[in-house]
Amino acid sequence: MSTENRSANYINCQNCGINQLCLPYTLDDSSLTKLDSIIERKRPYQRGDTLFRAGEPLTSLYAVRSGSLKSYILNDNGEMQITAFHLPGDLIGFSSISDQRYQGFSEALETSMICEIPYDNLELLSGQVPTLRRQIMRLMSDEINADKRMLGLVTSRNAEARVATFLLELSSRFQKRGLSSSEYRLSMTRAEIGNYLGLTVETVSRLLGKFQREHIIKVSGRLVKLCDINRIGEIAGLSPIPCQKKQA
Amino acid sequence: MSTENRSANYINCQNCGINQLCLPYTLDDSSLTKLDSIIERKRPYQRGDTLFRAGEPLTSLYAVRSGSLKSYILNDNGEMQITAFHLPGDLIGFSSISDQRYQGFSEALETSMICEIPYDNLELLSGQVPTLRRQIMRLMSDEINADKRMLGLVTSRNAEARVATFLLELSSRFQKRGLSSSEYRLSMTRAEIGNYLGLTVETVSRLLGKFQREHIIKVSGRLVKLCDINRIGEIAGLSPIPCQKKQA
DNA sequence: CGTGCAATTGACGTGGCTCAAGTGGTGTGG
DNA sequence: CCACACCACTTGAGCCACGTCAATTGCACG
Repeated sequence: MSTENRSANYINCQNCGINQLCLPYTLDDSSLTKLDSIIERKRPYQRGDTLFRAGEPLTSLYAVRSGSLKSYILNDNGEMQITAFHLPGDLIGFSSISDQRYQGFSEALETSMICEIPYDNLELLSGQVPTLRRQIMRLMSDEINADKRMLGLVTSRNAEARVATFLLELSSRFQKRGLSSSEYRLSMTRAEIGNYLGLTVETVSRLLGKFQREHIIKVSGRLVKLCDINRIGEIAGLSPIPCQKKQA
Repeated sequence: MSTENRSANYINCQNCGINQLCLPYTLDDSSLTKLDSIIERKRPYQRGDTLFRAGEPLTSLYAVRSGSLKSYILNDNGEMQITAFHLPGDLIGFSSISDQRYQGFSEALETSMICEIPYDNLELLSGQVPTLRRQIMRLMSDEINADKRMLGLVTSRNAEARVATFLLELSSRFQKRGLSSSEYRLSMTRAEIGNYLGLTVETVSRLLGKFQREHIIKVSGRLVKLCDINRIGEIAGLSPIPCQKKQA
């Protein structure tokens, strides 16, 4: 079978719709072929399937091709703390590079296609391909940034602002992936949203209800429609309740 | 002047007491010399001096040689959100690699010696020295981890647990640097601790007072002595108030 | 010795958690 | 096709940890 056929019929990086959000970004053809050759793709993960569990030796990083996942850690009390929701193009596992063991868990929220990137091979290849090395650093840097922003959100904004920010962030992430930024389906439960934002299910539910009553959004189960994005931005930004003023 | 004299009389990586916490870790002599040669060391930074400000183009990463700093971002309301306190050996600036601009501010909390590592040179060198590249990735991975743990702390633990965890974390970081883990000086104000932990000054002050009244610690201004580390661990871990039970 | 910021302490208010009851939607087995 | 079980989600009532506001003390520096 010719390579043309391969790229037409098989799942690979070359024909992946979100490759510019992922590792392949900035890679030339020959480097991309090399990267693609080390990536393994297995059958889809189903809701509840885990990519890895805390403590297991780091074998691979994972890239989301389709679907969505949550990553979480367990604290000393054994409670789950969700640290991220992953969408197509996201890379998973950077936090485990340091001590070569997975630091937490990663679990599919729905049926998902996952690209598995054996870490040793990636590490080797990144020594040969500077653009790949730089892209890995960029993605790690992005994750650090996202975590810091998240930290700012939960330490200094009230519940309304957190939920509004969450809706906006999903909106912008869907937009980057060529999907609607004003109407989307949540693959996570209210409880998972609350856990992620440091709120209870009840609070999340009440606020979505409130936003709906104020005609800012429309919710129907897992489906969300953002009707007044500007208003959501205001709520996310300048919190309406004079907001705890930490020093300027 | 011989190289022996150089290493005896000048500040460099070879004679740096905390080089195994920093970039040099695992580097052989010749690589270490190369790294050292690109590093610039200027006069000490004084309390309040900033290494960089948000928006400026990324020129260097910074390593703390002595002293301490805070990094912070400003949210949409212009409020400061402290994202990290830095001690000797820490590297600063990873979050800025992604878009080649500093994402926040970094400011000395006291007189501090800082090693400046021009980013372009570091990037080049990391292409030639695999051990350096791997150490950079390890340090970035560590930072991601620290941020996730911090996220777990502020989203799901009460004020007591946060302050206790903060005291313990400082303790372990001082220990790694060969300093006392049971008695140390805070270089940050109560307000800065509160900002970092998502609490008000008053709450931090009250809890330090409470811990002291319970003979768990002894505070005298910026000086802290941990008297009952086990107890602090209990408070940091299993929170005494049944603690918001997110799902297990 | 005065100026100014850091820290403490008290009184009070409230946002969001807890507990509890009810609704809705979905899959399974009879 | 219905009955039932099981979740996810919603909604209400009450309470408390922590934020807000305000006054005071302590300490460093010129």
